[in-house]
Amino acid sequence: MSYLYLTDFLNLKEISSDLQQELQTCIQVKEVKKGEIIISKGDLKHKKFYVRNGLLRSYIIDSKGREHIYMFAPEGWVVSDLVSLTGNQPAIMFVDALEDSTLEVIDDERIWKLKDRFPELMTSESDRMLRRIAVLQQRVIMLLSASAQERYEAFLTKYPDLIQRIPQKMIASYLGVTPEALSKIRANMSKS
Amino acid sequence: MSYLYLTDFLNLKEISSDLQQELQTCIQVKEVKKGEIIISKGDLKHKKFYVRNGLLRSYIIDSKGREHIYMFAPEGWVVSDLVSLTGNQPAIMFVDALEDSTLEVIDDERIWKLKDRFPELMTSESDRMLRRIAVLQQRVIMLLSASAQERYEAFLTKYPDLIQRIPQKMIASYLGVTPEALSKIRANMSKS
DNA sequence: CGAGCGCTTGATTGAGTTCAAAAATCGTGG
DNA sequence: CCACGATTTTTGAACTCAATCAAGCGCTCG
Repeated sequence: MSYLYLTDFLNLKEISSDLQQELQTCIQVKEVKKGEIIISKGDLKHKKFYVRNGLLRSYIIDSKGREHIYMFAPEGWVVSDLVSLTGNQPAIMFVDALEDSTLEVIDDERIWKLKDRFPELMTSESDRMLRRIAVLQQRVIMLLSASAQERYEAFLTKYPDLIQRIPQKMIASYLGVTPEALSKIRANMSKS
Repeated sequence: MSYLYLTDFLNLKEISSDLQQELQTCIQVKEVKKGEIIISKGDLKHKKFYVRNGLLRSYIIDSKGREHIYMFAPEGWVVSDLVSLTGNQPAIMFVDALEDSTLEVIDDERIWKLKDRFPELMTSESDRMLRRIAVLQQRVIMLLSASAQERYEAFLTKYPDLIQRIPQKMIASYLGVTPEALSKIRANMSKS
């Protein structure tokens, strides 16, 4: 089958058949059911996942036992506990499926070894990191400067396609407010 | 003079004299006074700065005219409006000096051209991006899950050397609270 | 069909903001 | 080196946004 997925993941226009061959040995397709946990806090040799289709989320559980969603990952996105992973640390986050999903499990160590022969892999990695930084930067700025309603409006604008797929209480969690607060904000918004 | 600074910036153990020669053409030393603005919102061809010594900060001004500090950059750190810069967009942030500082202005385009000949530059870039992601991730988690006091305590632990160098109102701004709130938190903490 | 989950609505509480003013600290010029 | 003005920090009172607590409604999926 075609590895259009992978090419997309790597953000490469062209992909040599040589590289493609190699990459296939680094990828393993995995089907997960809604609700399935893919990475748990404390996991040691956790992986990166490319979402071929479906929807994942990563979240932390704080000291008071409350859940906070760090990011959503719909098709085309990559999820992992990147920081823990590259630091060879146990995961601090959970990742689970909000929908039945098809994933590509990425063997990062193996890809790492290909980087000498295929320098374009480095560029692709840098691109993805930069996009992550852009998202996180925007998130920090929002959390610092915007009210709950403004954050919700920004979310609607940025991810209009996700709102129907994600339960409201999870959007609330992503925005850093309680489900009740978000419900009231919505009620208030539809009035005017 | 020695370019130990640069080596540090690039996070490279060894640096070939060949590479060092090339890099010197990408670097320009700049002295700035406390209070001096180095990047303004809207700037088009803004730069990256390595802080040789001193202290910088980057911040945004929101729609209500309020200042929010995005990061501090003491010696050894690199500051820029990375996202705008790599996207060839006008800066959305300001950067200014909290102390008289010595900077190395980095000509990123020129360094970019060296990447083919010196692949270690890519690795170094990736490392720095990953560290930035780690900081931002921690920041998002803190803003989502921790009270003002908890955020302040975490700041004290993480940057104990910075607290004497940064006015409290700016620490407050970084933490996402008002100066008054931080002052009360401190008063409260010293009681117990 | 019913039990549980998600969303809503309302009442109460509380963390942090806003406004104001006094106290402490800093920087600068004489 | 001191003195004065400006900025920063503190303190207090009133207020506000969002959290918490609680109860009721509507689905869905088992």
